[in-house]
Amino acid sequence: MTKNEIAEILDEIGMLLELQGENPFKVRAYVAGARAVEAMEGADLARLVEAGELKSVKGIGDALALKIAELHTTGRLGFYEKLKASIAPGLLELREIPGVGPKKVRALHTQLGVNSIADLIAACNDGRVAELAGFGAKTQEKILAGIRNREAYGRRHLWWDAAEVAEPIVAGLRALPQVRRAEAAGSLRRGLETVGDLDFIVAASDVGPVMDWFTGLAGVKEITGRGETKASVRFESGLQADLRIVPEEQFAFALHHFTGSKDHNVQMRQRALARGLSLSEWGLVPAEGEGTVKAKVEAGDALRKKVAGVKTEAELFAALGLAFIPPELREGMGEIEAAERGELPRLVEAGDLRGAFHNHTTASDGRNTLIEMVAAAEALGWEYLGIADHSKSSFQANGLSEERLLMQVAEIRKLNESGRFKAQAFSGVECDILPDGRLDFDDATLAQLDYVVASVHNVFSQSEAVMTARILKAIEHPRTTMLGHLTGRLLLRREGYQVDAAKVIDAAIAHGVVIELNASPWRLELDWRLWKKAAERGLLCAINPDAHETAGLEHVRAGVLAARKGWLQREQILNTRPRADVAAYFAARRGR
DNA sequence: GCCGTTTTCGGCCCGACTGTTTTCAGTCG
Repeated sequence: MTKNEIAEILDEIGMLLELQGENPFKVRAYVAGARAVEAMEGADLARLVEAGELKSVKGIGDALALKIAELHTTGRLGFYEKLKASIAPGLLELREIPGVGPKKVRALHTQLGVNSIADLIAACNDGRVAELAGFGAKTQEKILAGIRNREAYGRRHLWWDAAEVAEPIVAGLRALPQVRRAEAAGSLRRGLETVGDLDFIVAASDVGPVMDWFTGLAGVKEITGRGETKASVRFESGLQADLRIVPEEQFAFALHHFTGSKDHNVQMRQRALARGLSLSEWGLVPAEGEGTVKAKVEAGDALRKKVAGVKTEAELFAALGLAFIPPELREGMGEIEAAERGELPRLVEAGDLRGAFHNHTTASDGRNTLIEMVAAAEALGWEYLGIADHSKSSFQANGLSEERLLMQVAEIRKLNESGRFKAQAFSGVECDILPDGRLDFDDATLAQLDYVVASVHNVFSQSEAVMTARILKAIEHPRTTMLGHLTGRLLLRREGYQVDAAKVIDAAIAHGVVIELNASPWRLELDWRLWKKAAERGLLCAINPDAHETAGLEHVRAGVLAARKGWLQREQILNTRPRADVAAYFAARRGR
């Protein structure tokens, strides 16, 4: 059984135990164990199981080590099967209803015999739910509304779409006279590929007018909450947004708190506690004695001086002995340890890019001409733009025949020689990897090009073994310069095809093939979670917008964020190199 | 269930908001 399958089962055990009313710390131990397993390399997991050393991993103790080993070697776990059989399968999905947690599920199940969403709807309609202790008419109504809207409300949103909503809101907040500082936080600020909801953190002198402005935003369908420091709204699109207003002294703490992933924040608080400090969105204070952080901060005693000294996130990290951790790294995946050792990477920035290689024109399925695309690249300050239109087998995308491709090569050469643009165009192709792993053009044709992006565009249904072999064959082809979108996934719309990413990465490193980080907001793969280790082992990245129109070039912004989440530095990305170096790189590849 | 240069037992991150209450439990992030 693979590590991700094992992690999923541990997560599910956590949920099932929670529904049983188990000790919440035991529940957390299973969930933490799932994260620990996910963080391993598949090969490491096998080695640790074999050597009986699973316990050496933080978060895995005697009980989990036994269970993980059983899952890994037999693919089954008696404990899990018994647990699962003891709980009605419909109960887990009740947890998806907003406002319904494990305790409410338990009450509904034991007192009303609710075993499914259908049962729950019936119980609400009868008014039985409102009569339960701890429930009421409003709760019953909210449950029904939550069930009705669960699809729209539960949906995540592409980072790109969320950013388009969030950016004008941040600008609007900053323009208010009461507002001193305003930032978007949450998964948006961390650059996660999809975003569940928006978080805005504001330092303001007066709360009321800011909340009024926020809840009165165009497109707000519903105000779902409004307290002293927080307001929540839901937009027509289903996207929810939270606004939190704090005194300016607490802004850095609130921004950090609402930016970090849960894991990052837990680790930061544990680190604070180990130093006798208590950290929250309100501040950083000595942990001893009575009272909450908030109370201590408000008491304004000597402790407050410590808080007052922290005005920025950088100072907050410094107070805990850490270098500044960029938001994109705050996932609880080793960034705190690296910051402690002073080993955080200097992450790539959008300004480091000097061009990109995977772009389309009207010659295939793009919406702008070669000249328009190159002009747009130059306007971005780029030195070069690689043109990689589709190959003939992608007839759905108006793929180029040999003849049309060679015409384009001539056209590009002529454009470069004309001196019309300072930016230079490179001749490439996005060449289909055929179902048997051959490329869509013969060697003589491919030899006319500066470079080749090889991608899979059809027969997605192949088994993992067949698909992996297909892609490996393309990587081994001497004309292949880089591999396009690895799994063909479309975020929130379509799973990628099955492929053994580890084998593909190994082969790409061995053959000196670049793997692209496709920056299209719908793709964003090779996934950032795989980049850190792959790049450490020598895999070279290209951040490619896969632009089908001039505006699509801007998508590299999303690609840079994903690269930063993958700990990538400038040196690990081909399109940060100057034009002459890239030309030399292509020439060397062609000369193999 | 995990973990320990204060601990092998007794802790385990912290606070806002809602709806139910009359001081708080549950949920969420």
